[in-house]
Amino acid sequence: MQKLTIYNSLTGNKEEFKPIHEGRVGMYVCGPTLYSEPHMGNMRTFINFDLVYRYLLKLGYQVKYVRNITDAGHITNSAGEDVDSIGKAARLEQVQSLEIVYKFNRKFIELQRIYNLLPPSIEPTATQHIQEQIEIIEKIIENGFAYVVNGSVYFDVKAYSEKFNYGILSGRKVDELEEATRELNAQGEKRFFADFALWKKANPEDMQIWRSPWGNGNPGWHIECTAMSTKYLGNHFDIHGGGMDLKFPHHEDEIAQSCGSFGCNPANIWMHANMLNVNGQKMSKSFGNFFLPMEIIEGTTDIFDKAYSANVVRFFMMQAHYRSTIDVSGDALAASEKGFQRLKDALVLLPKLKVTDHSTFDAPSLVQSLYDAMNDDFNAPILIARLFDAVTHINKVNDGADTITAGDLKLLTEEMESFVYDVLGLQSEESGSNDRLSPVMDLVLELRAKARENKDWTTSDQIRDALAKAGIVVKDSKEGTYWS
RNA sequence: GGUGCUGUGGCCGAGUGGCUGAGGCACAGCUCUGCAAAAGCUGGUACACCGGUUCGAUUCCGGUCAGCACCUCCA
Repeated sequence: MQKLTIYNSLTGNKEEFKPIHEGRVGMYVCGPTLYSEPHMGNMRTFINFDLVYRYLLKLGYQVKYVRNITDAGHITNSAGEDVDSIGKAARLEQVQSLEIVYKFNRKFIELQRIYNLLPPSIEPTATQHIQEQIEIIEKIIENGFAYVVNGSVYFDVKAYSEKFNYGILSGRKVDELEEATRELNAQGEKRFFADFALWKKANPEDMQIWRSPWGNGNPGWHIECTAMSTKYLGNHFDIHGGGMDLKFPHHEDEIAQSCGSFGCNPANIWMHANMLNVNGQKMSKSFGNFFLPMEIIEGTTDIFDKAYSANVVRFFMMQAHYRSTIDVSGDALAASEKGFQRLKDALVLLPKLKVTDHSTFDAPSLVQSLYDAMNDDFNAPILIARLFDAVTHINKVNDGADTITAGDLKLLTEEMESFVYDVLGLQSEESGSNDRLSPVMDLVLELRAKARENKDWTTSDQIRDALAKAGIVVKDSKEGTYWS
């Protein structure tokens, strides 16, 4: 059994992973708010947790992976302004909130397919769990950690911090919270400025409204995750993940709500994926430095001079650790594209290698090094580095500079393919048109081979150049000519 | 202002108290090849700066500078 360690944001340490129930893992990841199309930065987080999910599956765990969909706009911020993002988008387009949600949900599903994300076990939505949210709010009130004001309910941070540690995740101290803030916050109805809304009384212009014991209104932002994680994973589960920017206040408040309602931190391990940067700055909607996942594939963003496939983008992201920020640039993507091609070429070569009765390199320990990389807090960059070590051996065997036994070849083939396709979630990108193109290419290359036999280099180069213009690269080797 | 993170060779990006200074891309030379591509081999002595601890620090500690993130919606 492989020994997996995971960095826990809660403790700041890498810890050996021990699931609560042997062989099974409960994981909750904060999903998107569907008020716009997710941009590439959003996708990075989902791709990273897809990697986590995939590796847990690879290790044989039965994983219940819950990722929510926020389809209710968050109604307030601490400045007391109304910022129902979904409602705002709906008003702009003069449609109903649900239309916005459906539109971007379809988009999100499409993006997951294109970027090869495995579907979670359950994708619950906020609006289908209003009742559960209300019940948890009632429990928090019962326990004395929330109060009702004029149809709204607020979490009482000061009362809570008498019994629990508010700030346990983010390292913030309640006493210092107020002065620590950048700007003056309107306290409004709240007793203490750090209190946050669990339920917010409806405004006349709200497009979505629900009934509650406190009157018509909307749930607060943080409560949906508490309600849905509890419902599907229980009070106490293994892993809770999300983007780094959710650490405070969202995850801190989730912990407070869980402790405030049923008395314990919901998750053993809190994982935070770091941000995607553009020129050293976080990609975000408000900065305007974002591009959409489809734009990069279609080559329609002016940040880069050409298009890159979803696989290349994914490979690029896998070359950085999930806890590090990563900077996108055309140069970096171009480098990844080439490197990924080399990896793919080697994988094509791998099953065709000739075997002998002796291996000149240690394939089993090479394979173990793949596991070692991932066991160390999902270190995909190291995994890829070790895969490239294998690539060199594969090419050497192909050139006759290394040899490999049948047993080693079988092991290496199975594990490399598993790590590249199943764990990293990369695809070989065989284009569907090959069915029709293949016979044509066979013919063309046969004609070129004849020309080469006759040392008719003019014809042979003419064919190669023409194909190159069509985007088809021809490579001659001792074994024959192949194309891609 | 508070809290935290980062600063690695031309670019991207791991990692470590000393051992052959990950890996990818780029570049140069060589081998192979009709040429090219691919592949293999070889090469460039990096770790922001200043102190300290140490036999020895890029890695630990302190400070400086720079950048970033969170403290407001945020993946």
